[in-house]
Amino acid sequence: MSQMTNEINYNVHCNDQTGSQLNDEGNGVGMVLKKGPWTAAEDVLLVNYVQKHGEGNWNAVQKYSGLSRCGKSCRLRWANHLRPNLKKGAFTAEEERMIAELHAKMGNKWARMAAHLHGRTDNEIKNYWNTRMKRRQRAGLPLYPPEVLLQAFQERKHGQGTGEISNGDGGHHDFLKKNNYEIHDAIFDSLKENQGILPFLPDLPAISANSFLPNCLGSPPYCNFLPSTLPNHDHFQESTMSFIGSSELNSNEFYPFDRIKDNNSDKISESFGLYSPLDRGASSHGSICYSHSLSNGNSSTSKLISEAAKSELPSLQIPETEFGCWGTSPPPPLNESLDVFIHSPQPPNALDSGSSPLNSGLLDALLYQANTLGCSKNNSSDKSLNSSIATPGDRAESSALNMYETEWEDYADPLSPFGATSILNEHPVVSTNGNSWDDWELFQTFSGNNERLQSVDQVWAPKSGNQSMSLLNLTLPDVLITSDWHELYSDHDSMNQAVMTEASDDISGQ
DNA sequence: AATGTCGGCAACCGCCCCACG
DNA sequence: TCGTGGGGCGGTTGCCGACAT
Repeated sequence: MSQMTNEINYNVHCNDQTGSQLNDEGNGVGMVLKKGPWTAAEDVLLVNYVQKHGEGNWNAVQKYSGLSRCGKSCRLRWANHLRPNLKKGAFTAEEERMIAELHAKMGNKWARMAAHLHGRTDNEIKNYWNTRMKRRQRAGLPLYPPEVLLQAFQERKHGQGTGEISNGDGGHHDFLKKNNYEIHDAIFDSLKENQGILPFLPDLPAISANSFLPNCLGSPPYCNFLPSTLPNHDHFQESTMSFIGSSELNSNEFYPFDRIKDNNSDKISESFGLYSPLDRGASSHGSICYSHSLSNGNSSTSKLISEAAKSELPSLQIPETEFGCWGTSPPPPLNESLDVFIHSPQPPNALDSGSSPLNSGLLDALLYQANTLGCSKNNSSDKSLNSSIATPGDRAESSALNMYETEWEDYADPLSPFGATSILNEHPVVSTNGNSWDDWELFQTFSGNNERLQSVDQVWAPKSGNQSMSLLNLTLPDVLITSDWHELYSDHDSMNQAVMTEASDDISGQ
């Protein structure tokens, strides 16, 4: 920045309490304190002061160093720019990953996050996160890197592999413990508290997503759609949402938030801090994280959800739900995005079942949706769904991490060939299906096996035009709906259906 | 070349907590 | 117990450069 050359002097009083205190203590009442960018000379004065007197007692800086800065300003300048061992420059991939994990864990606790990132300041992390968040919001991408999600899977699987069944108390907290991170308990506590309020909050989960994802995503059909390398977990999320939603859209029996706006709706929305008109648009854009962020325009996870009028709900902090057929009620449309999942109260019959995937978050939504499809195909699909863990999924998980690290950001990068922004900008769409170009791009890019998909497509061709169109609306990127892409890739829906069906088959087969 | 827009970042602001007298 | 000082923290603002038009 050009602070060294910029000699702006605001010449205003430091109007916080420290400044006023300083005025009394230091150079006298009415001392005019400088604001604005620091000059090199000021830096030298501050450094000299700290070298002589050490850190702390910042209000004395003015007194002993001659700086016309309030103590707080001096402290910030020292902490953020002058103190030794500060690491400057761009964040490394590892740092970015840590930030994401830490943010998933603790929300906007920048200082605490900085404690985990040696040489980085809270301000730096905060700025990074905010800009990154905005960038990803624009791109319609989730805030959290896929490896964080993947880590969740692995943690959950590990727990399950040892006979542990995720439950409401522990299941959601486990996945970051590998790094000594822990999902903010308050998030889940709040959700629990809201169980009596929110009709769609289930008894906390009895089955881990882990039991499903490795199977489904590792299965051959998913190796196509979500290849074993899973090069982009953003896509993983969004694509998941896409093909999940595809299975049910044709039913026209989903339950958008504003359609089931019962007495609890307001409370629900308030609870999640999502009561914003923006959410509709955000939801329509197809990313839960994106939507969450948009809900307040400036995300904050530092608050409890229950009080989070300003809060962002990290995607990872969405509770897992019970995994099962969940009655016979038509599921809500996943294409409404996870925001709707969070927003939407249950349809009445779903409420009767006592649990719902609506609040389950992405993974559980996937679980639910796939299983629902499985139920539709096979009414006896109440088999145990967590009885085994498929090794293909393991492969997918292990191999994915390496690739995500770089490709995730590349994909998120609007300038990237995989970036969504440029495409979306080029093809402004009015979509209500919550899908993005990313889904299709991912599919096209990483499936790498169109032949196989084609064969699957042949097997699971849409049964009706309506279904086909519905599926298309859900599964194709928005751009396809409003452009010639539609024709070009109009069979994508059937592929998705095939994938989804295979997923349910896998589940049922377990 | 001029202008507008956007992103990144430093700095500020206001609130809060804690220690101490 | 209360007031005050010191400091920390999260949110916000505003500047500047890069880029697009």
